[in-house]
Amino acid sequence: MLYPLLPDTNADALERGILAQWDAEKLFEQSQAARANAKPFVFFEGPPTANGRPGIHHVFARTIKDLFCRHRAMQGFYVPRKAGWDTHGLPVEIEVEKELQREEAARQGVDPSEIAKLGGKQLIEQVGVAEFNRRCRESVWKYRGEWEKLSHRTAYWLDYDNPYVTYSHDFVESVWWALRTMHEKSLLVRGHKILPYCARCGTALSSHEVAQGYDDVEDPSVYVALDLLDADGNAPAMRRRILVWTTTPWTLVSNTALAVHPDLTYAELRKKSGAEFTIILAEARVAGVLGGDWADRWDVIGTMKGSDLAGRRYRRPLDWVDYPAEGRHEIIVPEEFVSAEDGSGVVHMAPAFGADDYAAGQRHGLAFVQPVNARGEFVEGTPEVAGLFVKKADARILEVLKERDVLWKASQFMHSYPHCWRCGTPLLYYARGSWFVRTTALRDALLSRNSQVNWNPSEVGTGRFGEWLSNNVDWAISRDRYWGTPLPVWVNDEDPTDIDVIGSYADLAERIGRPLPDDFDPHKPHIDQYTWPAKSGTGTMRRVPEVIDTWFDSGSMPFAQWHYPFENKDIVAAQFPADFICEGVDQTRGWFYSLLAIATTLGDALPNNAHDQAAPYRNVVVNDLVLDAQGQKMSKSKGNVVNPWDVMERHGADAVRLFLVASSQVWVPRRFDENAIRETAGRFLLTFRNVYNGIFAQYANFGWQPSANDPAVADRPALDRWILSRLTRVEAEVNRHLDNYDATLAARRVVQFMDDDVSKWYVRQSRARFYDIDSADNRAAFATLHEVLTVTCRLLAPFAPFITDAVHRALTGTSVHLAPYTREQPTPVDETLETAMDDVRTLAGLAHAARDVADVKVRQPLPSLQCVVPGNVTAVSELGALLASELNVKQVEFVTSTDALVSLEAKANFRTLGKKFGKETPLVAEAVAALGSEQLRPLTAGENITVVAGGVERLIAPDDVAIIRRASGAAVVQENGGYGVALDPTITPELREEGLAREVISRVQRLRKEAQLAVSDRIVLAVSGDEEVLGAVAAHRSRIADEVLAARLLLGDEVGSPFSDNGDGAAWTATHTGDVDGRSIRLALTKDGV
RNA sequence: GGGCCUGUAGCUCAGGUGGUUAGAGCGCACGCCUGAUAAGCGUGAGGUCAGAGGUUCAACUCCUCUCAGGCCCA
Repeated sequence: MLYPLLPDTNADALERGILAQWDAEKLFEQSQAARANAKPFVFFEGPPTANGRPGIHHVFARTIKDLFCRHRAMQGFYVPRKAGWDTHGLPVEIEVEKELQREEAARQGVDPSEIAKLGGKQLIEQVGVAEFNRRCRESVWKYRGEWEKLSHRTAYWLDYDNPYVTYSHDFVESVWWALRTMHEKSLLVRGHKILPYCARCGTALSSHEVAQGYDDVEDPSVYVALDLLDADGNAPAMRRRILVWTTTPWTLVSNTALAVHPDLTYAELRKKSGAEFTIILAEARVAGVLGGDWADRWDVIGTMKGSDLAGRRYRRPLDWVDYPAEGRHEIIVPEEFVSAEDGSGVVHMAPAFGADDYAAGQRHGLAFVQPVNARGEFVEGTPEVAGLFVKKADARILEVLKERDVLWKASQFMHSYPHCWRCGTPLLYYARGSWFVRTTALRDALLSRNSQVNWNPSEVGTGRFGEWLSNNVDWAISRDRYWGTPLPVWVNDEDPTDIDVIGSYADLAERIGRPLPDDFDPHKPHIDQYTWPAKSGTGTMRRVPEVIDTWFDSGSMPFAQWHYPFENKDIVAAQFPADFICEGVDQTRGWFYSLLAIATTLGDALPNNAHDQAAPYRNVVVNDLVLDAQGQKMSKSKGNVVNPWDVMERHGADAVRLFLVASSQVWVPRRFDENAIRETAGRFLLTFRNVYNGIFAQYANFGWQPSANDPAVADRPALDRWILSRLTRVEAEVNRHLDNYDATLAARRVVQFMDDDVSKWYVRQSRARFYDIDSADNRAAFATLHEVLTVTCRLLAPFAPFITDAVHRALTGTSVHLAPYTREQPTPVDETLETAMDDVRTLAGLAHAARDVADVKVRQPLPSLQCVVPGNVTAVSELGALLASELNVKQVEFVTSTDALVSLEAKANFRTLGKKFGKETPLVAEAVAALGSEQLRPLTAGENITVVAGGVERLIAPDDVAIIRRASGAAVVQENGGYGVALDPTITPELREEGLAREVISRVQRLRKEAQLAVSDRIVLAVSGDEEVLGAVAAHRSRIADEVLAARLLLGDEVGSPFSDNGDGAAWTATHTGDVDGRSIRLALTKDGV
C-alpha cells in the first residue's frame, strides 16, 4: 500500500502511537539539532511549581507556548526550549506544614484542625528548620512526574533533561549576584511594609492566604471627638472637635495623624442647646452620624473643604506612647483614599497598622510608633494595656476614652474581616521590617522598557500592567520564612549600618577565610552558621534571617538558568532578551513584573540590556482563565475542576489544543465544554482525517503517486487551479497571523479552509475524478489534493501536532515537524479565478434553493439554468460546467445586463449619497429605489442620471447606487445581492428517463455497499420492474453498466431466474425491491466470476 | 474604592476608518446525497446588538451614565 490508512482507533490511541514513534526517533531532539545553527528565536519558560497537580488551564497555556515555538521552529529558527521549575516559596511550605499537622495529629490522636490552631511556626521549629527544608526540597517534586507526563502527552515540547531549578546552588548563586549588583547600585534598602500578620502563628500571610480566611465578625464601631488646636498648640476657649471613626480602637494608641479628603465638604455644627463646643465632620455623613433628625438639635454654622482642614493640628485621643524625635504628629493631612461612604469622612492614621496609613505616613513624613510586639501584645511599659493582645485591649481602651470625654459614641457592627486560615485568629495589619528593591527609583525606565513590549492583547500592557507600573511602589523582597533563597545580607550585630551583601560563593569563602565545605548548602539553616568579624574590629557579621520572595527567583531565570555571570556568558548574550513569553493574566504582577523589574534594575550588568529601551521580553501573549462549561471559575471547592487526563482520553490532545486556541481569543476567559470540543474541533479533525483516509488514500492506493506524468498546474482544470490559489492565500495569511501572535485567527483560517474550500467544495466537486484511475484528469486531481493536504498538515501542525504528523508522514514519508512551515514557491494566487468561484458557489446556493422551491430532487436532470452575476461574466462562465454538474442541469447560461431577461433595480449607496446630500439622503435613497429598469440603464453604461427628490433634481452617479439584476421569465427565480438564477423546471420524457436511470445507478451502488463489495469488484446486475423503469434502463444501459461496474446487465425477461422475496433470491448476493415515485423496481446483483 | 476586560441568535464567536437586509460555526427543523457512510451537502427558522441618554442625515460601531459578569489590586 502506497498510502497507509490511519488506524481505525480513537484519537487517544492514535496519538499514543505517534508519541511512541516520536520517542523512539527522538524527534524533538532531531528537530532541535536540525536548526541548531540557525538564528535563535528565544523562548523563556515561566517555571511552574510542581507540588500541585497540573490542570486543564496548564494545558491551555502550554498549548499556546508550544504552538508559537513550533511555528517559529518550522520557519527555520532555532528555538531553545529549556524547562524550569519554581521550587521555593510559601506554597511549598504550606504543603509541608499540612503534612506536619497531619502527622502530629495522628501522633496525638486528634483532628488536624486542632493542631492547626496552635499556629504555624511552633510546629516547624519543633521539627527544626533543617528537617523542614529537607521536606520542602522533597515535596517540590511531588508531582514532577505528572507534569512531565502531561507535557509529553499534550506534545508540549520542552527540554526536561536539562531544566533549571530555582533551589539549585548555581541558580541561587546567580540570584545572589543579582542582589549584590543591586546593592552596588544602592537599590537594595531596608524599610517597613504593612502586612497581614497572624500574631499567633507569628507569620505574615500572602494575599492568597488572606483571601481564604474572610469571616463575618462583630467589631467595635467607635467615634472619637478630638480637639482642634490653635496655632499656639492650645485648644481655643470655644472647643472645636473633629469626629473620627475607627473599627480598631486599639490602634488609637498609635495615632499620629488624621486624614481628610481634600475635595470633600466638611460641616461644622453647634448644638442648639447649651453649646460649649462645635463638631466637624463630612457634610455627607451628618445624617449618618447624628441621626436623620439632626437638624432638630444641631445648627450648621459653617462649611469648609478638606483642603482647608489640612495642616491643622489636633490633640490625640491617648497619650500613652511617646512620639519619636523625628516625624510630624497630630496633624491633619489630605488623602485621596478618604471616602464619605461610611464613618465621618475623617480617618485616623496609625502608620504602623495599615497600608494606607503607612503610605500616607511616607508621603507626609509622619511619626511612626509601634507599641505592639510580634505576639500582637502591647509592649511592656504601655499604661493600662501592657501585655494584652491588641483586640482584647479594645474594651479597656474604650473605658479610658470615655473617662477622658474623648469618646463620642461606640457600637458594634458586622463586617467581613480576614482571619488566619490556620488558626482562626483575626489578622493584624502590621508594619514589619523588610528589605526592598527600590523600583520606584526606576519607574520611568520600567515604563519606557514596557512600552517597547508587544503585548497581546495590547491593553494588558498599556492598561493593567502599565497603570500599575506608573503607580509602582518599592518591591518588598524579603520574607520571614524558611524555604527560599536566603537573602545574602550580613549585618554587623554591633552596628546595623555595617552591611555586607555577598554576591558569590567565592566571596563568602573569602569572608570566612576558608573554602566552603563539599556539602555546602546555601539554604537555611546551614547558611546562618557563616559569620565573620566586622572589619571595624567590633561586632560580628551575621546573616539577616529572611529569605527572598520566590518571584525574585523566577524573575532571575533569564540569567540564573545559565548560572550567569559565572558561566555561559556567550549563551546569555545570544539568548537575552526573550523573543516570546506566554503566561496567564495573573502573572501581570508576578512573573511579567519580576522579569521586567530585575532586568531594569540590573541594567548593563546583563547583555543587550544597557539602554532603557530594552525589555526582557519582546512579545508577550497573555492568556485568560479556563472556566467550566457554565462559565464558573474552576476551583477545588466547587468540584468543577477538569482532569486533563480524562479529557485527553476522550478527545485526544489535538482536539483539546485546537479547541482551546480556536474557540475564542486566548486573552478572554473561555468556557471549557466537552460537548463543544467534540462538536467543533473533534468534528473538524474527523473531516480532515476523512479527506485523507476516505478520499485520498483510498483511491490513490489504486496506483497514483507523484510523478512527471502529473499535469503542470497551468494545465490542470480550473477547480484544481482554484484550490491551489486558495491554498497559497491561506498559507500566507496563517503564517502572518502566527507571526503577529494571533493563534486564534490563524487556527480558524486553516479550519475554515479545510472545511469550506477543501471538503465542502473541492473534494465534493472532484469526487468522480478520483475514481477514474490513470487519466490525466485523475492525475491532476491527485497531484492537487496531495499538495493541498501536505501544505495543510504543515499549517495545522502547531495546533494539532499528532494527526498532522501522521498524515504528513503518510503523504511524504517525513515528519511534519521537520518540514518548513511555508513553501518557497507556492502557486501564484489567481484573483480572478477565486472571485469567479465565489460567484459560482453563490449561484449554486441559489440554484439549490430554486430546486427546493420547484420540488425537484437533484438526481432528476433539468434542462437549463440561467444565471446573473454582478461582476466578471467571462470568468464565471468558464466555470459553467461545474454548475451544470452540481445542479444536474443540461445547460447553464450566463445572461448579462443587456439581455431582455434581466430587469434592473437600484439600491442607494448611503456612503456616497450621505456625503453629497447630508440630511436629504433618505429622500434621495427613496427616489432611487423607485426607479425602473429603463431609467437605470444609463448607469450601467457609466452615465449619470437625475432623479427628483424633495422637489429638487439630483444628479446620481453610477457609484451612488448598487444595481441589482434580476432574471425575469417563467422559470423559478432566486436572487440575492446582485446574484440571480432562473431554473427551468420542465421535465421532458427524455429527462425523466435519465432521472430514472440515475435512480437505478444510485440504488445499485447502495446495494453494492450493503453487499460489502470492494469498489473495484465487477458484478452481474439484474433489473426488473415497471415498464417505464425498464425503458429508462434500456435507454441508458451502457452508462449504467459502466458506472456500477456491471460485467453483464440483465434486463426484464433476460433475468431468467425470477426474483423472489422469500428464498430463491438467494442465488443473488443482494436484492432490492422498491419503488420510484410509484413505479416498482427490483434489483439483484452478484459478484462477477463467482 | 481603583484599574483592566467582557456583554451581538439556544450555545461559541466575527463584525477596519459610523453607511444598503448585523454575519459564521454548532445545535435545531426540513431536505439532499449514498464509491468520505458512526461520514458528506443544501435550505430554513432564530437577534429591540445588556439598558438609558447624547452626538450625527445615519450608531452594534463614537461619547456619557447605569446594570450584569470576570480578573487584578486596595
